[in-house]
Amino acid sequence: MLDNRGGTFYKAYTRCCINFITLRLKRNCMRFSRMYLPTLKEEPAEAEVISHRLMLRAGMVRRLAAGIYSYLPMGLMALRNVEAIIRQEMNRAGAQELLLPAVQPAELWQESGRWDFYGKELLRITDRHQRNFCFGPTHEEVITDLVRHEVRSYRQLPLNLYQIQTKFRDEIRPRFGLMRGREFIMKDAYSFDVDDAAAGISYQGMREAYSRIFSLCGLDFRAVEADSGAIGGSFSHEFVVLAESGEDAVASCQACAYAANVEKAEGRFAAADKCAADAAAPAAAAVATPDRESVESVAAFFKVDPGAILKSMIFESDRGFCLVVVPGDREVNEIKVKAALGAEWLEIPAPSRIADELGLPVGYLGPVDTVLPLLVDRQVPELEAVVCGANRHGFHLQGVIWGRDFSCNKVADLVQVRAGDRCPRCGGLLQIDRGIEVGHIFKLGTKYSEKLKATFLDQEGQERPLVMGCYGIGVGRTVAAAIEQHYDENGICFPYAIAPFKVALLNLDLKSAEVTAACEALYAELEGRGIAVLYDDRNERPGVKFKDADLIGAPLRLTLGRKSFERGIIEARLRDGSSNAELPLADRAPLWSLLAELAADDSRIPS
RNA sequence: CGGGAUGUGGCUCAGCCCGGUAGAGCACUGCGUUCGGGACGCAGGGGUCGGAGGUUCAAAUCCUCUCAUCCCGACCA
Repeated sequence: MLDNRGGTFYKAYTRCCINFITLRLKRNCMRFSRMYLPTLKEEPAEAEVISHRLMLRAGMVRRLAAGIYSYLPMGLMALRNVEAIIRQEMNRAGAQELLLPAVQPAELWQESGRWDFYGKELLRITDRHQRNFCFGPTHEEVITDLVRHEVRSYRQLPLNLYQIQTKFRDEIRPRFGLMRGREFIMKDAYSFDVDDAAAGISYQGMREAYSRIFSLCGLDFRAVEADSGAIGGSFSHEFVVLAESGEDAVASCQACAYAANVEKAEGRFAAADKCAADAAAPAAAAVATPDRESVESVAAFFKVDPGAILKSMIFESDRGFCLVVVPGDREVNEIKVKAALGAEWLEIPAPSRIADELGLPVGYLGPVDTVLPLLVDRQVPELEAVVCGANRHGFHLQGVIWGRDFSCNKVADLVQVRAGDRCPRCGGLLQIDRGIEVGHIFKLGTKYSEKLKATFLDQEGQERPLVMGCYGIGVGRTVAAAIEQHYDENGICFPYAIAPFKVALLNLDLKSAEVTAACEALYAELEGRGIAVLYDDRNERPGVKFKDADLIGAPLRLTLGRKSFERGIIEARLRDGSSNAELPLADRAPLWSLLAELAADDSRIPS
C-alpha cells in the first residue's frame, strides 16, 4: 500500500490532508449558530471593571474560582492573537521559544534563596513522597538551571529564551477579572550575556521589541522607569497601558521624555538658599492640642499650611523600628523608605503595638528627643520653625528648627511625587496618569547566576557568572487592557490586530433564500481570504444580532437584509462608528480594500 | 491577614426586620404571532434557599459555627 503512490488510497489520503489543512485555515471563521459563544444580556454582579464585565458578557471568559478563569473560544482567540504578535516580535528580536515546566522542585528555590523569601504568594505543593514543589510564579530558577548545564563558553552567548505559559501567584486579593488573577498566562523571556554592556544591549533590544508588541496590539502605552520589586535586579522599565481603571500611577514629564512609576519617580528638589538655624529664634514650645491627631486638624489648630507640619510615622522592618519624617502635605513612599533603610521588608505596625511596645502615642509623634532611629525626607531640613508631635499624648511642639531641635544624618527622598512636581531631568511639570502594567523588563545582573552557579569561560579563560535579564508580558492582562482602552456603551471595540473576529456578518433575513445565498457566498469568500469572520446565521431578530455584534467588538460589521439586498448593497459599518458605508453587492473590490485599510491602519508602528 | 458586605432556579434580584404556600424578570422547551437595534401571547420544565448545628409545633427568615464570593488597605505580569 505504501508503494501505491498513484493509487486511490494515496489520492484519498492527499485529499484528506488538504481538507485538514483547509479546516485549520478556517478555524477562525464560525457560524454564530454553531459557536460556543454565550453572551450575556445582563450585567454580571461579580464584575466591577469594564474589561471584566465585557469579557464575561461577550462570552470570552468564565470564573472557576477566585482569580482563576476559563477562556472560552472567543477569549482564547483574542489571547492567541496577542501571543502571535509576541512570538513574531520576540523571534524578530532574536529570542527563541521554549517551554519550561509549570511545577518546580523546592530545591531550586532553596538554592536561589527565594523558597523562604518569596512568601505566601508561592503556591507550594507536596507530592506523594512528601517532596516539596511549587507551581511556578516565574521561572528564573528553572531557566538558570537549564542554561548552567549547557552554556560553558562566551561563544554560546548572547542567548535569549522565552516561553508563553501559565503561572500561578497566590495573590492576597485577586480582583478585576483577568487584570489580577492568580492563575494567568505570561510571556517570560530571559537573556544571558557575557557582561553588563552586552546585557544592556539585550535589554535595549527587548525594550524595542516590547514597544513594537504593544503598538501592534493597538495600545496607548508608556515605557516607564520602575521599581524592580521581588524579582530583584538593578534596573527596570514597566510598560503601562493608560487607563482610568489602572492600579498603577505613572508620573510623566510634560516637557521631556521622563516617565516613571510613582513608586520610583523623583521630583526635582531645588535646594533652596537655606538660612542657617537662627540662634535667636524662640525655643520650641509644647502646646496642648487635644484630639488633634491628623495633619489637617493640627494645621487648622495652628493656622498654618500642612506643609509646615512634620508628619512622623513609625515603620517596622527587618532593621527594627524607625521614625520616618516628611513634610505634612506629603505622602510617604514606602518603596523609597524600604530602599533608604536597605530593608528586606517593611510595614506599618498597628497603633496598639506602637503604644504597647514603644510607649508612644500615634497622632502625637515627632522627631525631637525621640528614642527611635530617624529617617528624614530631604525636604525637611529646608523647612523652618515647624510644628511636630511632642511624643506626648495631646501635645505638639511649635517652632521646631532643624539642626537645633533635632537632626539626623539619614536624609533621603522619601515622598510620593504628585502632579505639579518638577521633573528631575528637565524641571518641567510632572503629570500623573493611571495605567495598567502589561509588561516589565528587568536587568537582573548576576543575582541568579551567582546563586545557582551559572558560569561560563570568557575569552581569557576566566570563569564568570552569566549576566541576566528577564522580561515579562501579561498576555491575558494585555487583552483586558486593550478592552479597557477600547470600548463604548454597547460593548468592546477591539483593535483590529487582536480582534477575535475581524468581521461580523449579519444575515437579517434567514427566510429569504436570496439573502441567505448572498450571505453564504460572502462568508465563503471571506473565509477563503483567511479573514476571521463570525457569520450570524441564527434565527433571531435583527436587534439581537446588532447587540451581539456590538458586544463582541468585531471591527467591521457587514449587514445584509431584504431591503439592502433589493437595493444591491451591503451595509459596512465600522465598530468604532467612524464610518458607515454602503458597498455594492455585485463588486467585492471596495470591501477588500476597506479590509486592507483596516488591517494596515492598525499595524502602524510608531518609530 | 485586618475592615465592610453578600450567598435564594442557568443569570439579575425580591422575600428575611415581623418565622407558617419559595417568588419576579431574563434565559430554557413547545405552539402561534412578530421580524433593521436585546419582541409578544399561551402552555411548560427547572430551586436540598451556600453548608452544619441549634431554637421552635413550624426556619429562606431567629441564634451559633463553617465555607465561598465580592468590595476597601499591604503584593505583582
